[in-house]
Amino acid sequence: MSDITTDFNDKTVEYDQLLHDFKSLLKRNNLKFTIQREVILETLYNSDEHLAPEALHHLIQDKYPDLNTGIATVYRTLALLEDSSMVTSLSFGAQGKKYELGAKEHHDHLICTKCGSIAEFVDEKIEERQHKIAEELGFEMSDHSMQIYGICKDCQNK
Amino acid sequence: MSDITTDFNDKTVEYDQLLHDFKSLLKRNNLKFTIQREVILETLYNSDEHLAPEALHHLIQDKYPDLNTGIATVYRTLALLEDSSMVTSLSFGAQGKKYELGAKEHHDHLICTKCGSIAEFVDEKIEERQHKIAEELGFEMSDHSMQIYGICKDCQNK
DNA sequence: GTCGCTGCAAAGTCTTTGCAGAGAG
DNA sequence: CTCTCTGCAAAGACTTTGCAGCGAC
Repeated sequence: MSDITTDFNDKTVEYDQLLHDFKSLLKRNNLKFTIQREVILETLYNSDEHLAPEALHHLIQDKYPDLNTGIATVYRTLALLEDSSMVTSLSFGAQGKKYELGAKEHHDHLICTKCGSIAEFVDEKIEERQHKIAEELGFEMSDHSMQIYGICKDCQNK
Repeated sequence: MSDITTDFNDKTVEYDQLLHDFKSLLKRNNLKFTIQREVILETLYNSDEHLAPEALHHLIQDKYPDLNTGIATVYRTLALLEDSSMVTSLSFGAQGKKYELGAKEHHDHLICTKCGSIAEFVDEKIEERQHKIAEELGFEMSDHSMQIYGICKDCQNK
């Protein structure tokens, strides 16, 4: 058996907890809790994909057409969430970034260069090693990310 | 002593070799060898930095003002070089990508979130592990990249 | 009520593309 | 000579910003 653990779509934090954290964050910074902000958080939570701002906006428009949420608000909220480390962004190949909730367990990425899909994995040995490297080089590490590029199983079979 | 090897500014390929490879590449694809393309390759080779297209363009304008190289040509040549895997690009945080010659020895990156500087390192254990992970998950790996984000030594001392 | 938030549209970045003349092979 | 390249400027893609009215607290 492999010691590589995969955590596809693992939800390690309950939504209520997440929402509570978000509200605290807002309160601490004298910001207001709005329905748009909640919907953005919820949509990120319910998505198992890494979302581009535009894709996130579309999901929200589809589900809550009456809110008529503007793309600018999506960008503004993502920036807010990223600044507060509640979401992390991934940018590669194409233009733009994709976002995911940081509350899910940390993981690295396998990116298919053919279909653009992103799978996730965790490897403890690599995690340990990264910390050791930063330490030895006198670098104060705050975060890290790793991507493996290639062709995913599905695309290999096509 | 640490087994982590750093390879700052290591040039593992001579320029003549690189130029030769570039010419072959062009010939194979019925493309033409132009002074602009040479200057772009040379400037990338002589730079120890990861260059954004605009920065590369400025370097070229400064060194060869008479060529009046257009930014569009820089973008076109970088795309060509990246497609042929002669350069790799790195995109993170801010907008845009930074490029470096792929001919240098493979390495991963330590990115300072304060000053934007990029340092490099190689760790064999991580390299091995990456191959193993891709293999076990049925992923046909073509490339990978790893970034550690944090505050570099210089910025810590400020 | 106050002050931050929102949608809209306009403005900014960064990158790509169309075109006519220049230049490599 | 032919066919690709190039610089320019215009167009595109993505993101940010200014503003006037709206809404959370």
